[in-house]
Amino acid sequence: MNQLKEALDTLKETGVRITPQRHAILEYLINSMSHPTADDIYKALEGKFPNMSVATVYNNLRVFREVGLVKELTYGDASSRFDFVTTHHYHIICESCGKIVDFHYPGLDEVEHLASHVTGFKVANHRMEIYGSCPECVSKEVH
Amino acid sequence: MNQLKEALDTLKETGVRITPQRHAILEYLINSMSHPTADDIYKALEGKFPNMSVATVYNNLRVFREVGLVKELTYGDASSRFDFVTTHHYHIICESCGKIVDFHYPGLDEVEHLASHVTGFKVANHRMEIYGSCPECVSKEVH
DNA sequence: TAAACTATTTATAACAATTATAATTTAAGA
DNA sequence: TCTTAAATTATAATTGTTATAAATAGTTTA
Repeated sequence: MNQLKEALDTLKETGVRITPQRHAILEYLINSMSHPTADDIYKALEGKFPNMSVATVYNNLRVFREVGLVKELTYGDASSRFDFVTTHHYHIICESCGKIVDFHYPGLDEVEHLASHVTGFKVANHRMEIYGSCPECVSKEVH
Repeated sequence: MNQLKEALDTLKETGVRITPQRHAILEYLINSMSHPTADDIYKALEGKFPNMSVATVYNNLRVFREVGLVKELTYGDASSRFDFVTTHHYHIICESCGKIVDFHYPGLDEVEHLASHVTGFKVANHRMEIYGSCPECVSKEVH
């Protein structure tokens, strides 16, 4: 139910200390419906933690990732974005404005199987994203 | 037939000058069956072009990408890798040693359609990769 | 062919995201 | 409360990539 509480329990179970900074970062990740960068988080929490270091944000995002609470989305040029893991979903990304929208799709098991069969790899997971233009940017293009 | 020749023709058609450096970078990309980083290319051509600049490699990879000859593969931490575009294919990546292997799969049109329908985006393209362990690394794990 | 123009390369500096380091502080169990 | 390992901070370093300006090399025009 309460995502934050569950997340904190996960941390406890894995023996990760719950510091105020970690609490705040998790809270921000859960509440922000966007997919913030490390810097977004840093800036957002500047008010509450005036002397928090950027390194803390990065360190803790790594911790959360290792524990499985957070997923790191890496796109070429720009900086990584971080996504609180709830249910399995994919992303569609607007190439004009950068907006990221979630969408659900049954996992691509078939592709994984074929790839495994053809290459002999032991498959762990996959990533997929779709690129295009969001409705707002499409309508802007047309004028 | 001859990929290099075709690529050079493409450059000619689009009015991109064919310099010795560009020729060499293309040749290297086509012949190397791996997916080299900009630095790999830079190092590989050091012998032939002792005072070529890294910027030249980056510049020309960008040119090739814009013309559609080359695809840039971006993964989080590490540096971009570059792939000479031949037929449409996907990649499976070994998480232990970083090896990248190509595999073919009919495009994921269905996913694109669903995503477009659900989100209202105009879809342009997608990316997908599979992660796992290559046969060599799997056998190493077992001992 | 020579002059003029433009694209390309080079060398270098700048930049931005991220990580490493070392000193200081703090959470959580005894 | 004390202790200790873990976390935070401040800062510096690193790394991949891009920007800049000067030098060079192709092209086009006269």
